[in-house]
Amino acid sequence: MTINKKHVIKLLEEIAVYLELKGENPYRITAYRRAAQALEQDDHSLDEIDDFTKIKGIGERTAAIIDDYLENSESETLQQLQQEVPQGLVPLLDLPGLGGKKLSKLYQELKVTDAATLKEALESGEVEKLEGFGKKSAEKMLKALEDADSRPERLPLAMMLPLAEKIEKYLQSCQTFDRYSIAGSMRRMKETVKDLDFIIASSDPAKTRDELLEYSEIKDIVASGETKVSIVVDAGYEVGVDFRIVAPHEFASTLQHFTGSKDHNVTLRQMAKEKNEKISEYGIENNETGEVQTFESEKEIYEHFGLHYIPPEVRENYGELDKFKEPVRLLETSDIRGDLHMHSTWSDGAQSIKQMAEQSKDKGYQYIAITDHSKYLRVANGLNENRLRKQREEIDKVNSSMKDFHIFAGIEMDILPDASLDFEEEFLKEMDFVIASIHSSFSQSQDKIMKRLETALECPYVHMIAHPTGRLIGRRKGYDVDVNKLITKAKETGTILELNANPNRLDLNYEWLMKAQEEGVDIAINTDAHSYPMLDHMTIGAATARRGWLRKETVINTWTTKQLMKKFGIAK
DNA sequence: GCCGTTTTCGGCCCGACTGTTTTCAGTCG
Repeated sequence: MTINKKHVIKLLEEIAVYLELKGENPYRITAYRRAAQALEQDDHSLDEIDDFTKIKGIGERTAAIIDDYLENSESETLQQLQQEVPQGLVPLLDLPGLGGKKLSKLYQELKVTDAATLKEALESGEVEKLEGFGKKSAEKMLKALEDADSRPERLPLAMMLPLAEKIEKYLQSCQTFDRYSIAGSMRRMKETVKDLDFIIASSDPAKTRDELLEYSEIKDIVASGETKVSIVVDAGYEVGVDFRIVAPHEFASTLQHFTGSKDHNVTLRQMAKEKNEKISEYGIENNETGEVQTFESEKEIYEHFGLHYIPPEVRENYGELDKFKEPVRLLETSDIRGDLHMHSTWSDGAQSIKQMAEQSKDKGYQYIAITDHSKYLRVANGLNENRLRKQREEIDKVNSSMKDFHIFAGIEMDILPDASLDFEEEFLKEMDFVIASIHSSFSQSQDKIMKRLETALECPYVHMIAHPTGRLIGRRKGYDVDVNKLITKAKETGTILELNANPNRLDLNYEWLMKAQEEGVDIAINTDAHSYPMLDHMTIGAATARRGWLRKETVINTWTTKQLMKKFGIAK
């Protein structure tokens, strides 16, 4: 196994978890977490770092652990910890109310080593007798243990978006306040979301609380104070929704605080501390005078620290609090000039070519590509050569009927299980824009999958690889792609990689997008729309692009029609 | 464990909540 940076980061985080279980000094534990973070934020790859102690946050001890790991492909420190602490304890840290210290106590005093032994101890009533534990916490843990398998911890963004929209609609109709915002990981557009957070500015919290409690879809009320209303709604799955009610002048600070991420805020608080200040959800306090400053907008909060406005999607403590000292211009939805992957009634889409084109033009686009499925995909009514030639005639017709708008005649061509392509090169020449994608034999070995992708990458008439890993968030892992290799090869062959904006896919994910941009690969953000409402997924794609720090120039569908024609090799 | 124009010791991010307490530790975001 070649050890990469991710492995080292994981090692350090694992060591931290085990130390936590041992009940070690909490600062020693955070030291390992910080070292992992420092490594993550460092721009260099592993082999470019000769001395790890040069990175702030990594000292001699940690550097020695990393060196040992790199040299021997295993870590003596971790192995030792694994011998001292039963591995079955690690997942128990996810139980509510159970942290390192309490779990460590359960292990030492009751010989709890995994979920099964914990359950026994709970049922026999041993746990509630222990100091620091009680009847209530024992009941909670037992319930959590029993529910553990029934529901995933986080739900895919695609499932949560409609719920968030529904609640926002209710908030819009409310009378006791007018300023509110979604916060939390949903606002950061994380690909999975645990619960929904809303911040509400109200001068009459009691009335606002009552109004919130009138929401018709409430299944359970968890808390209903004048600063926090916490409910559970049933959207086919139970979801917690928190509303934080604050005074209007505190709104920006509260929004910033509850948008997070946690790690982003930790770093921001450290920055405040260096200025002898304290930042919280209520504002920024000067430690000497005790005066609390509040802000009109989040922009002003960041400016207070000498930073430019940091978009929510970027607030993950991936180095943004350093990078945004300089202005950083990330991709905006309004930069997008067209959508290069969508389907029509010719294959499995719901609307005609003309309808898709007109909808797209209404969105302000200058071009689209119609990219229906190819003949291999029979279930989707895939097109053969003849039908594609006929389709082009229709595209030509629509093109001549529309002003200031262009439709590229494209195809989403299958890469077949035997690594051949669904069309001969001779035919592909006729197409304006060729997408290659995998829709079959997902469980092949990495070698076979890579061979299929390489065939497509090397074909001079393939412009783009769509949804490169094939994952469906929360449902399907995707096929076994060596993404590093894919990115290198895409750079070599000048092939575009897709960011598929469908919230079920978001493929490539933001981490790979960072890598692809770093390597100089062109990206296209496409909705893969099968009906025109799906064209709206572009905003989700753009948000994901920002999570991957994509700049406008990396994304080719910000280019003009003319520039794209040149890129696609269309003479005109 | 890491760090240092208050540098080799003493601090390390903030506030709220919960349950178990009777003044607070542990957990969480």
